Amino acid sequence: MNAPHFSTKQRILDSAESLFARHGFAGASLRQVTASAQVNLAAVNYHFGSKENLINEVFRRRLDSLNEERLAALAAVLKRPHFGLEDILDAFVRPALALSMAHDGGAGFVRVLARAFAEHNERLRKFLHDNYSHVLKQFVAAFAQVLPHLDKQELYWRLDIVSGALTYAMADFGVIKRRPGMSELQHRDLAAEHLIKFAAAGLKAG
Amino acid sequence: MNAPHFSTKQRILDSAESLFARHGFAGASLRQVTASAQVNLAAVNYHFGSKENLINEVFRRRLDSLNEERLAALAAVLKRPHFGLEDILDAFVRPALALSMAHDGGAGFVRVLARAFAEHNERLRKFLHDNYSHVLKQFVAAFAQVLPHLDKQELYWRLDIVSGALTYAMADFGVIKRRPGMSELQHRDLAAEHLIKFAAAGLKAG
DNA sequence: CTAGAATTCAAACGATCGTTCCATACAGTG
DNA sequence: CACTGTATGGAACGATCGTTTGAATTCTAG
Repeated sequence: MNAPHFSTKQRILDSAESLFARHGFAGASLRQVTASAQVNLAAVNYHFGSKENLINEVFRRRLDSLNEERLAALAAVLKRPHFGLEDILDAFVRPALALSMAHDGGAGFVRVLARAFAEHNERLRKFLHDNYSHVLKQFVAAFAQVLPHLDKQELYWRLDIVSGALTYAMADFGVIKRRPGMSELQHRDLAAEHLIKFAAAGLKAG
Repeated sequence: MNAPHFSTKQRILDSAESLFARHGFAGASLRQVTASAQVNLAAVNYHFGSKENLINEVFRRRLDSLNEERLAALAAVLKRPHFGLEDILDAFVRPALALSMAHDGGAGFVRVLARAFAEHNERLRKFLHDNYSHVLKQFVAAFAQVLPHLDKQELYWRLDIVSGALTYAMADFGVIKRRPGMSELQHRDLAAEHLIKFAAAGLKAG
């Protein structure tokens, strides 16, 4: 399934990501992963030490760049003389949706990410917290800047709902299918547009 | 863990629901379930036939009444001379949040429900579609009634986001913790209030 | 070319999985 | 009392799980 001219590590990560997205972390076995990656079963424990660590590395590979892109987009917004709620939401939403439509297989990762939210695995949550918390904190500060009428508790409530809606939309949970004449890129752009408009209205609501 | 004065079937369902919520469908074994329920391992296959069917029955027990409550609430709203978007949203949201704070262990079920959305298991999706589609259809018709300016495609987009946010909020994915002086009931009521206000604003947005 | 490190390989480990089998216990019925 | 159907019990089935081992192979530096 995967071209053999990539390294063993990469092929394992690609196959693991895809299979975790489809069958979950417990549901996808290392034998399925290594068979899909066309590598030996023992290669996982050789290169990653354990299945648990393989899961972490699947996240790290994508989250590092996603975090960078989000923070870069946010920094660009904050540098403008004038910016609004929609701009901050865009900085948060668009990199994630861009990842979900990446041509390198990143589409599967967003479903892995959605599973991570559903899983209440402590070690996984700690790992995600270590990678995400500083990003979230910066966005909360930015949102507070353009929503001064919301007290902090209220803002956290609403941002929580936004995050949920975003995760849901990213993972393409719903029944909405791409319309025949529309490219994947247009489809995702439309999704971002709807999501931002929706979330902005919800956040601004009196 | 479970009182022995309930039937074997009920104790299995209770334990399965709780363990599926914590560890997922693949992650919770029948040995864990039967140990927690204090019944023999073979009892699952005797009463339910298979693990897959046990999963279905865990859903059926809760979804049947949830669907009834939602449709009843919607019917009550539609009978009024005047009703708005928030009333329909309330009919959709409140029964689900009420389930999530039920004293009979229904709190765990909403997390099971959230997992079902994350799982792309075909048989499970078919089962949920069979139980849910007629409810969703009625709500879509009601929403279209108070949102005549939205074409059908746009409405489906937004309702999809609402469902995602609701599922997310119900499963208590987020970091928001109940404030010390607040009862569980007040906490959920506040959640419903925020969610409805948020969703209504997003749905009404131009 | 060769020594040594790095990687891949087939095979097996013990543990656990869902499921099945059959004996047993206990009702209600004749 | 014996008979019948329902329910529960312990034990084992074959399959699959994550992991480990040690030899074979490939790569790399001197």
